[in-house]
Amino acid sequence: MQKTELLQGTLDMLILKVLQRDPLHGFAIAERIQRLSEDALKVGEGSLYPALYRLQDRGWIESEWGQSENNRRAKYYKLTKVGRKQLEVESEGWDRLCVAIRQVMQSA
Amino acid sequence: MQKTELLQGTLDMLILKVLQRDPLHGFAIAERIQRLSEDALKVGEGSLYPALYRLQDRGWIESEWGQSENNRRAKYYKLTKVGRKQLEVESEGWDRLCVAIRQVMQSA
DNA sequence: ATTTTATCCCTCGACATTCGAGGTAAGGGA
DNA sequence: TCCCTTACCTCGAATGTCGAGGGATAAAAT
Repeated sequence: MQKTELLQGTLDMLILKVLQRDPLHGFAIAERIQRLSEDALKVGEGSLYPALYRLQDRGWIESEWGQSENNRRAKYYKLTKVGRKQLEVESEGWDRLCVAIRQVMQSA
Repeated sequence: MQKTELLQGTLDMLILKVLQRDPLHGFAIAERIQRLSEDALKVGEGSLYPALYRLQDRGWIESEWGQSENNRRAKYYKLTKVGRKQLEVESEGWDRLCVAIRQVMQSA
């Protein structure tokens, strides 16, 4: 019995979104999603890192080793040009899905 | 390479919803979801039937054999009392998730 | 000086769910 | 008779999430 916090598929979109402004390292990505959602969304590391590799494999993000604010080694991710495009695609897909589900859920 | 039409987890909620008014047989459930969403959501039979068993196992729906409008044998499903409660739970969960995701996606 | 805590990375196996492709059966029309 | 449609069901592959692990190092506490 396992409750899925995140709906499958939305994590990729969320990651792309929080990278839209500046590059972030993995840990910070999870923190930011959690903070922006006011703790409604918690991204476990077991979901996060696989997702980051997935996105990188697909060419939507790039990574580079650097130094974190706390002086630790950290891998910084940033959106690629294709990634920006993909963010739009996913965002629109999400909107369409929400509309579709609302149509069903609000059918009298 | 497989595009997930439905987000994982939403199918249960949608099924419960379309059963809210009247009992329906499986085939009709899929049709109604598709129609209400204006073809945005397509429920394949490979997703539908496992979901129906799942919901029945959890005590959210009950089934009974009957006769379809087209004079064929069909299994009619209807919501249980617990199922009605569950529909509320899932509906609220979905709303909360939408809010949370919107907070992230609309962060400037 | 040593221990603890916090940050940051990663991997693994278990699990749930979706999906496409298959298979069965029976009604109704050509 | 043959085929189309309706309606049921099952299977294996693929995907993604999760919790529980493990490792390394910086900073803080003891």
